[in-house]
Amino acid sequence: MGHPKGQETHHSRILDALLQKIVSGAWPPGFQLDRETDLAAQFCVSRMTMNKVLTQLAQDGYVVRRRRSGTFVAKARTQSAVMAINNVADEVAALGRRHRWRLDAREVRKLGAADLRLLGVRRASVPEDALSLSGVHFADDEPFCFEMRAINLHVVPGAQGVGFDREVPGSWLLQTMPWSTARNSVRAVNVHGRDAGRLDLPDGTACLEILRKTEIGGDWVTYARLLYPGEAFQLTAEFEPKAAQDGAAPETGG
Amino acid sequence: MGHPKGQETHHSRILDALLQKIVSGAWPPGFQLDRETDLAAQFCVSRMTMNKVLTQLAQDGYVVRRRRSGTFVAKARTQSAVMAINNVADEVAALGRRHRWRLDAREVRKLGAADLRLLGVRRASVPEDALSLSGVHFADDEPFCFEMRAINLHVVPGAQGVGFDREVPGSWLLQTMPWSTARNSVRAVNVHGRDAGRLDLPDGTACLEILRKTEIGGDWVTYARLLYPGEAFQLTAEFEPKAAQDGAAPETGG
DNA sequence: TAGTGGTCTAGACCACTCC
DNA sequence: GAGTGGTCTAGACCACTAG
Repeated sequence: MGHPKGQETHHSRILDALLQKIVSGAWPPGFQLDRETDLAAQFCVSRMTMNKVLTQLAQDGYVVRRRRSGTFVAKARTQSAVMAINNVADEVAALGRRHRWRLDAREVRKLGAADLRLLGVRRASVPEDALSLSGVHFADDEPFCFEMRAINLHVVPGAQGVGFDREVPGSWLLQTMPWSTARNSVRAVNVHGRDAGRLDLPDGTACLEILRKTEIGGDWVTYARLLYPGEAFQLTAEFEPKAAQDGAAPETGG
Repeated sequence: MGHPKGQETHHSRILDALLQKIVSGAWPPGFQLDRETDLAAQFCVSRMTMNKVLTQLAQDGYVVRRRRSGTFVAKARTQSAVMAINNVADEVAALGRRHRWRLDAREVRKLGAADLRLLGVRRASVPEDALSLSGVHFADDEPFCFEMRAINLHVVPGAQGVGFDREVPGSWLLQTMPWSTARNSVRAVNVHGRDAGRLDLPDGTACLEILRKTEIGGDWVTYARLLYPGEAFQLTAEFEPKAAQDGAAPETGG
């Protein structure tokens, strides 16, 4: 409920007041708020200002608004986690440790079935010419993450001219392809053989495996497989209450 | 860039137009937009409408706005994942499988040091009277998740009257304590002994361990430890580009 | 100190939907 | 048909900050 900086505006004052009613339970899920014009009068502001507040509450999922019926405290809820993920270099830096990247392999080729399986690709997304990379990220000279990656050279032709022995692939791509979207999946795996050796771990150690597919404009940009020693790394996420977008029946009955 | 429903408003039309310039790279990071009044004139709308659009772009992290200097396409970026997490019962249902909950233990007691360590509690947050629960979630009669949980009876006294042999703790809490916030951390662990047995897994199997602390108004509501067989479960998250909140230096040179 | 964004207003018209 | 939210305007004053 805190507003980071800037002085009190009507907007923030009213937002806090309404939010307090909602999260405290004084206005339970399903509760009908007064109409926009009445609330505006109660708080001595114009309807535009009150509308801005209520619109924001609706966007944040705290209330549901329906023409002709009114504004209701949201009912169906879910937990929504916002997890900031930069890239491995930034993760290491954020831990206050020194990051180093060691490139182990770099070649241009078409992706084979084995590559696709490892990278978690399901449909054969037309195995284009790809730059295939693998290497290890170190934190204070300790293996922190094994990375294998394919970069679509049809989408990012510039990658062919980059050595990636100094440039970290993830950081380079983030700068080169702004506004790309990614889909990640996270699971736990027992590492064996070469994967274990790459991270200097005993056979069978639990690791977090992140499979990441990055897209832009419908084309895949890069597939990445990141392997973190389970004990040394953890994802954290802040969860905030959020109303479900659908199924939020605004019945007053509760 | 699509707007789910509702007809074209000036707002959405302009938002799409500006967003297209940004994500397409026509306006690269650091690019200075025209001033609010000029953009309003160019799009033939009032300054208020244009302000609303630019404010939203700024809130979404696509641009950075500074008084007296202007509006700039954001530079420093990070990937921000929005991960919707309900509770185990919903997760199982979402997979199209039948959920069953088996309560294994239920007792009221103060939390000991061992409990706190297991639940990932660092500071001794005043071990209040707690309802301690543990049990297993099944998906189609297959162990899906082992859960151990402590509920703060000072914050949720009503929990004492609930058996939790039929009620699933997570679902019950979500309904009972709306608008609580949670902090999750995810890591991979090798399960041994009792933990392995609870999930019917061989010793040493990699599992995802989620430690969840739920708070409301500064008090802890519940600590939970959720253990998922690594192979059978994966977290997925959609990532969208987002500008970093700080450090977004609006230099035009960049 | 001048120029930019930040906020607010009073009023208006429109779209949707429950009755 | 009537009442609710959705959107938009023209104008105004204020706050911040780069120059």
